[in-house]
Amino acid sequence: MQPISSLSDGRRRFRIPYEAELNTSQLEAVTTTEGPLLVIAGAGSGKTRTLTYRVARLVEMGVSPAQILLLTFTRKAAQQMLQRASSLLDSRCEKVAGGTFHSFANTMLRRYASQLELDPGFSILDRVDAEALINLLRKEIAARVGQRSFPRKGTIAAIFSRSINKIIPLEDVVYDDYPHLIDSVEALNDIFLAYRKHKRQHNFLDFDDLLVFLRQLLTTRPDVRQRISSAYQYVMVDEYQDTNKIQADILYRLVGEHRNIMVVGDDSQSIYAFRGANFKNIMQFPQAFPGTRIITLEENYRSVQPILDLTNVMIEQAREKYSKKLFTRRPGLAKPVLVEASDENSQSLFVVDRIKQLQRQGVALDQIAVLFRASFHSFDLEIELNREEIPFIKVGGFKFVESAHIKDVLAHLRVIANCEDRISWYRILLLIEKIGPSSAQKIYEAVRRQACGYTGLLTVDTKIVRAPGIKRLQELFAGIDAQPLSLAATGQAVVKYYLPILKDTYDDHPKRAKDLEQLVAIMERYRDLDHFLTDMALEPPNTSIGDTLAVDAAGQQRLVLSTVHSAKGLEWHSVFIIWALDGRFPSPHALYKEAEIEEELRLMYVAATRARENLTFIYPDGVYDRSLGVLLNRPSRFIDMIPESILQKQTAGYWE
DNA sequence: TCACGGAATATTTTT
DNA sequence: TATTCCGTGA
Repeated sequence: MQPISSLSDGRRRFRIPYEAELNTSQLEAVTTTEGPLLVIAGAGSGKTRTLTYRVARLVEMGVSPAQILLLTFTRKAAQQMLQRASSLLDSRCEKVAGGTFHSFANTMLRRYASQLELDPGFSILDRVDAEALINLLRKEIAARVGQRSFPRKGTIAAIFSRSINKIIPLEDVVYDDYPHLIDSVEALNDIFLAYRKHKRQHNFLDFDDLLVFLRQLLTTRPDVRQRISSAYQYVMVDEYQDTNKIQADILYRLVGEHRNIMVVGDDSQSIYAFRGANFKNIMQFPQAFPGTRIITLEENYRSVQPILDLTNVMIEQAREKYSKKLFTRRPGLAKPVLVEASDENSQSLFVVDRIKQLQRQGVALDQIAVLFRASFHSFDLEIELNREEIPFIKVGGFKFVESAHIKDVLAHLRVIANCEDRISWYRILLLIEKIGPSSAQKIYEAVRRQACGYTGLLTVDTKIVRAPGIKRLQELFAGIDAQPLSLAATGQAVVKYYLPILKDTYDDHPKRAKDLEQLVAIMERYRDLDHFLTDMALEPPNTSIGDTLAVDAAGQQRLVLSTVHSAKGLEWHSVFIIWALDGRFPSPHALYKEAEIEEELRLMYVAATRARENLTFIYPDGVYDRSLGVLLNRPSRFIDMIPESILQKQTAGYWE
């Protein structure tokens, strides 16, 4: 490559003063641009900074931005890094290819679809869609096999996904993780085959397929692989500890031509094993790429010493990890605190009270976060925050695009985009009175026979079923077909059609109607339908304000409530970790499996390392867990035995 | 064939 | 505590 010669010229001048703005290790990572590079980056050690500067450095060296690929965990993370790189250097950095593995796969597959005999107009199935399809096939096959009881659709989908992502046979997944379903292995295999076939026939790809097909493309088509590989001369991967085996495979093939690959991660922060991620990827990287240079970032710039003292002790409990010891030069006064509350509500009141106190001390509301293991853990707190009129935004957990009313509207748009989308046809037809599964099937088949896209519905003889309601749907489609509408106008038309159904179906329809307005607002930003639908599947909005979809978090300063998973990579001045109760965090599901307990520990570690100045754990004492049949009354085992010299204990009371 | 109501059941985290 | 499943009656 041409840049190499200019790089070896030590006198080359750069606009950005890298030496002054980065520490030794960071600088080494930024300036090592050729060959395989593994960066083990402890929490708060400037991982994002390093990646950002490295992008700028490559661009400054004269590498074309389009030849740089930055794979991150969310698209937002990629965008932010590229924006920062742009403000360091110039707008060229915005042209760097960035996104998630899934979005990258989506782009490549649409471009090279023909090589895999795939229709480039494929629809992406999200989890709900995939489960709906599995349910359809489940019923057919369960009837044939004649089994009485059968796992639920969600369980089946989870088994399939696990088998794919970990690249292990389906029966092994059942033996290891679902031993009570051993009798159903054969039927599950049948459903799996039927599922795969159906996806093929109807132009569906689920999340896992995106990765699987991309790997297949790179494996079976050496010419394509070479083209893609040479198109992206420099590849960087963030959060490498949370990639799975397929992703590692993809990467291996992707950079085969030049081996200019940098991965960044922290094995101690691997928290996506449930999704097939394997933190061993990061351990095995040097074997996959002989000659790998390894750089460790150990200086923490985020947290004050007392917080680091705690998190270092905490992660000591992990059995398997790269050894590293984080240090900081930021002294601090306040020790992290563990608070015992008498019950859930007193936990909420304590947190609210403390937040008001912090505000009085001048801490901005958006510099405070409340973190929790599971989304529902914050319900009671949300009520109290509303009562006190403290504005907050909630991140993670409940997903709007998976809620029924949003799904309903999207389904109408999806049949317009891909008329083979049987799942969406069924969904919209079943909304109409007097139409059940069998009528839906008849209509769907009739539409398909017309072979003219969604407008096939207009010419179908709807007398095949007795359902007058179908006429309204025909009118809707006729109207959309008649004139070229903007995407948002199309969405508006669908919403107008759907509102009466919404009112009949849900008591809380006003709130849901607001969500639909927000959905239309999102559509305004898009020009084409396919692009919009793809984004809704791959990067659905996951923030909410007061139970409704929040499009722009801009404006008012807000407290952040977040699941720990969604807090990855972020930081705040003050952090509260609620429900730090043994049996809630770690989650009750993880209690009997050592590997899962380890993951819960890492999750707690991720949560605690988000804090810059203040860290507070709080738990309600004496909560009865029905499924376990025990009274939960100990703090999380991950912090229970930490001495008072590191973690200060106190009890919550109104007088606080 | 559809709609509805009572019973069973699994229950987190997300691309 | 929802959600999903399944049987019954129209």
